[in-house]
Amino acid sequence: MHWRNYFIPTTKETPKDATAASHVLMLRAGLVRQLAAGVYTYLPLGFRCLRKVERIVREEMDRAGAIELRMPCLTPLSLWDESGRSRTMTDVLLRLDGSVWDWAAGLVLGPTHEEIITELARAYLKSYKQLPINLYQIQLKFRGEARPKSGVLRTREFLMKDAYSFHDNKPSLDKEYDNMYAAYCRIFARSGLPYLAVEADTGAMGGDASHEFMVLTDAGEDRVALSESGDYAANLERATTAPPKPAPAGEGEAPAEPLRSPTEVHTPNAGRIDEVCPVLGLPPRQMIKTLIYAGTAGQADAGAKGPPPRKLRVVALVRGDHEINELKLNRAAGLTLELADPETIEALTGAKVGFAGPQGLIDRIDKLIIDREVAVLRNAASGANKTDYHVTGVNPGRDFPLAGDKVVMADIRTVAEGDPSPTGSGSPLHLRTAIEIGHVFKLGTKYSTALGAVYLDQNGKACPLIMGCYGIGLNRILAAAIEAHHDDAGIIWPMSIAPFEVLVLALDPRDEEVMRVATQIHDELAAAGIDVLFDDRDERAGFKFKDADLIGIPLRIVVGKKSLTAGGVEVTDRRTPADKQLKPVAAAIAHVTQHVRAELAKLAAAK
RNA sequence: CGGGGUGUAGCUCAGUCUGGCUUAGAGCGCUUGGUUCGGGACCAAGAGGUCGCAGGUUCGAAUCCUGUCACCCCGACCA
Repeated sequence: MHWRNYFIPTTKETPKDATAASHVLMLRAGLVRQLAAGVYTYLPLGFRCLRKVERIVREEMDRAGAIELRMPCLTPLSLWDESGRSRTMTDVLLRLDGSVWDWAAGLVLGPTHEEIITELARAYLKSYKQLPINLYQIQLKFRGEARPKSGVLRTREFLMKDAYSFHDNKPSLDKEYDNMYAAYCRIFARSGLPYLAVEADTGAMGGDASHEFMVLTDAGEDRVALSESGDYAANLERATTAPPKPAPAGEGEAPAEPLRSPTEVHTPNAGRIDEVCPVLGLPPRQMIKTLIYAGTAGQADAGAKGPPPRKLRVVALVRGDHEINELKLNRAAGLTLELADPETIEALTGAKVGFAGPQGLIDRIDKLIIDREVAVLRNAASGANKTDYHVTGVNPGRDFPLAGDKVVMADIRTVAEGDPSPTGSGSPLHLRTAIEIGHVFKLGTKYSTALGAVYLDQNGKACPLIMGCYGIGLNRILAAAIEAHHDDAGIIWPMSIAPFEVLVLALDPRDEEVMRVATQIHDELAAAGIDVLFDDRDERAGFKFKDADLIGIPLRIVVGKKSLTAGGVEVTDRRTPADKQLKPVAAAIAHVTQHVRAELAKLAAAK
């Protein structure tokens, strides 16, 4: 490809709207152009990268035995009604409003395709003999993102590979899950990403295992907890820590502090932990944070028609130095909870917000959910259920129940930096920011049940299909690769997803000999199947070098009068710009050809 | 959806507070000619803007007022 005839609109200036490194570089290198919030054109260079990623994904999915198909972007709203997600995903579903054509009101742009594939399965997958099967597509998705950000990392329109597997038994799903997990490792390794698989939350759909594939970068929007020894990695939404040691009961090494009696302390206007601790002279870890939640009974997704909803009051307890994790709380409660409003709290506790405590509440609430680290506290402090008063000498089990119908003991807090790994190693956890690039998920029968997708087993019995789903964000692979591989001058592409593998740079394009040699190198490399870009523009050297660094093509061959006089051409690796190797033309061609193939093979062999 | 911010040339921005010295500017980029030519050159001459949009105030509005739209950042949200 001759640059002169190509289209690479690079810029020297940094666009003001871009903050993430990948965003800045994608704009500057002429990979993408923003058309609207969260909507991007992929310019030729960016499109080439995207196609390379797409090819890797397709090859590895095919190799893993998945079968490609293509579902529509326009999907009937009725299917989302069937699954119940037209109600639960209202913010995400882009609905056509039907103001021009009434039929359009019945359509939504697909944000994901569980419903669509399940409809397909319902129609065709009738027998256990057809199972298992894994169907996938690479297709545009549309989501009503409230706030697109960080360039291509979070958009309203994006390219996704989504695969769905169908099974007639759990072990079969487990096997395919592992198969997909391995395929994802190959895909990300081949793409040159420093990825990480972490345990993920299974969300509102419950279900079994789920892993997310992450790339660590401050531009990401997920938090992950990683143990120092590497034996544990989980999304912060789900991460847990080693359980607390049981309360010292007087035996053992340190004699237990004697249990004190509850004592009210006047703590005017000190409703927050950081306000009340100095007054009580206690550290936050001796405090019990009492949070009042409201939930609705009988609610369920998937359009279940349960008994009429009833408001439930749920009290959650965590230690004063801990943050509650509402996902964990919801799971422990078996409900979707929301923090109660001040009126509800005051009515329940008889005190203003900030002075709630667990004592004496059990008969007036529907559920008490106690973090396991609260249960082992001794002589703790909490609100007194009396405005401007706290209580010290609060003891779990004595002053509020640790067991009973309404009591749930669970891990409901967010892990913190330095907490011990739950694996037993005790290795400290570190919290990091990351971007999610892939997700594998055991769905179970949620959608097959909701949509009535059943097969007949060997006994002729109708059973819901057991499903798994597996997604990869292709645009995010590009952005994550740039986040992981760049320097001050520009992008440093991994060979496998670089728009071109080799850049031939003719420094004196008006010199016949330079052009003859450079053209020859370009042509021979192209003939050898190398993706080669030839910078034949009549520009000054510095200008072209800056562009070359910016667009980040891994290998560069510089042809100039100077190099020819010195006996050849210069070969450099984008990663090590200082290391220039002067080689005769034929040797340079052989060298980069071999280097490209070796690099691709290395990436393909990585895990 | 809450809070904050920004809309002036393809890009980065000045001018807005204090309305009139601007016939709307600068740098980058673009066009033409010339000089340069191994790390984003220089000289000269050009092209390019209904100052986001709609009302209003005023003799006069990029500038003041009202409304509206778009975009960005923080938060909420994100199976």
